[in-house]
Amino acid sequence: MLKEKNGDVAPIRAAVANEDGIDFTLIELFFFAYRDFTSDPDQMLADYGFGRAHHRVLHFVNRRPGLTVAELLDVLKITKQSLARVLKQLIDTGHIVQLQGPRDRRQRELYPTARGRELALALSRPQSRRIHGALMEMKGEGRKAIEQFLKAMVNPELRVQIDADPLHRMEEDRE
Amino acid sequence: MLKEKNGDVAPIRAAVANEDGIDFTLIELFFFAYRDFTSDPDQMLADYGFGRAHHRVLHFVNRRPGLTVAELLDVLKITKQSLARVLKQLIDTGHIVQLQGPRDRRQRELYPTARGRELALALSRPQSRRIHGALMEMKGEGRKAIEQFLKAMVNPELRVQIDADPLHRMEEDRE
DNA sequence: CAATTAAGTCAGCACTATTGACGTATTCTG
DNA sequence: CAGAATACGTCAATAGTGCTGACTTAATTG
Repeated sequence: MLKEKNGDVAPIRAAVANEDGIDFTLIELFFFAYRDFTSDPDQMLADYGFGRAHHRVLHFVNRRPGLTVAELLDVLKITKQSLARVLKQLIDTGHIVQLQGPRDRRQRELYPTARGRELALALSRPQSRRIHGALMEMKGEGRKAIEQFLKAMVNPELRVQIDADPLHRMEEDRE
Repeated sequence: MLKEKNGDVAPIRAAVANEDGIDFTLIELFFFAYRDFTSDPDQMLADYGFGRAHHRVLHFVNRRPGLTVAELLDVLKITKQSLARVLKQLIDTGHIVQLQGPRDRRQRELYPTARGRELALALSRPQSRRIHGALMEMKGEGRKAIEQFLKAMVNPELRVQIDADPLHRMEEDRE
């Protein structure tokens, strides 16, 4: 037995093939694609002293104005403390405003201001351009296929959040 | 003029439509898809005290055994210091070994051990299963379209890294 | 031999995220 | 109506990942 106590540290010189039928190619592409997809807004955000978290908050508040804090936490899947700082900064800089909930006054409904709307659009513009360009490089009816694929990548129990068209979403989707 | 010094903080109550032709639907889906795509390995990694960065290093060392540190930095687009901590942990735990470069002895070629190979496979298994499941939900020849799309999402100047099939990549792709 | 390069390391910092605890206002329930 | 539950905000402490800049060692290159 030539094994060390910490296990066999002999180098494996062969690259992973598609062992066990694992699709390393698409896994890797998904990583690269997302890395570059987020790089454009990340650069802009740096000018504001913001990070990626600010973008996400801004995005969903623009997508679903009137969101409550609890709903936002649910969509982002982060904790209250993680959101707190980011949200406070966006409010302090006049990108988002809070209104007391009309039915339940404990709630704070979140709305973008004109400035917040503009920033959200500016951040999304290069991302949309990148997506549009990628679709152009494909043949014909690509967009539908991509939408289907991405939606199918999301955990089934979370697909209610997806809300491809917010205008068609009813209140009952949430609980 | 009713504007405050910090700008107009009037709430915008309308959800963003596809203003300026921005495809918010796909932007949002890409976010959700990637979030869930990384959630499975993230949970496993927690058992080892590792994070997502460890996974990425492990992935590329398994994909291209013999990578040097400099090449790895170039692929990951992070700094030496960011890599240092993560790489050291993977070496200390016997997942990766370093061999002195045969031509240039300053270089350290990185190889997975059996343990490192196993962990890389284990981490990628749920991701590949998710991708495979998503492709199944689409019609017929979806995989090719998805590969095309994801590749097109990557910055053109970085596509040389992509290396869809490492066995076909020649040394000249790097500099 | 001098300059450059590959790698490792140190110190300090920023951002995002975590858990747990606690306070306050409001609403719901028995 | 009193007490429980809820929505939100905040505090303290911690972790993981990333950054910049500076420095050392060893090896290669000119």
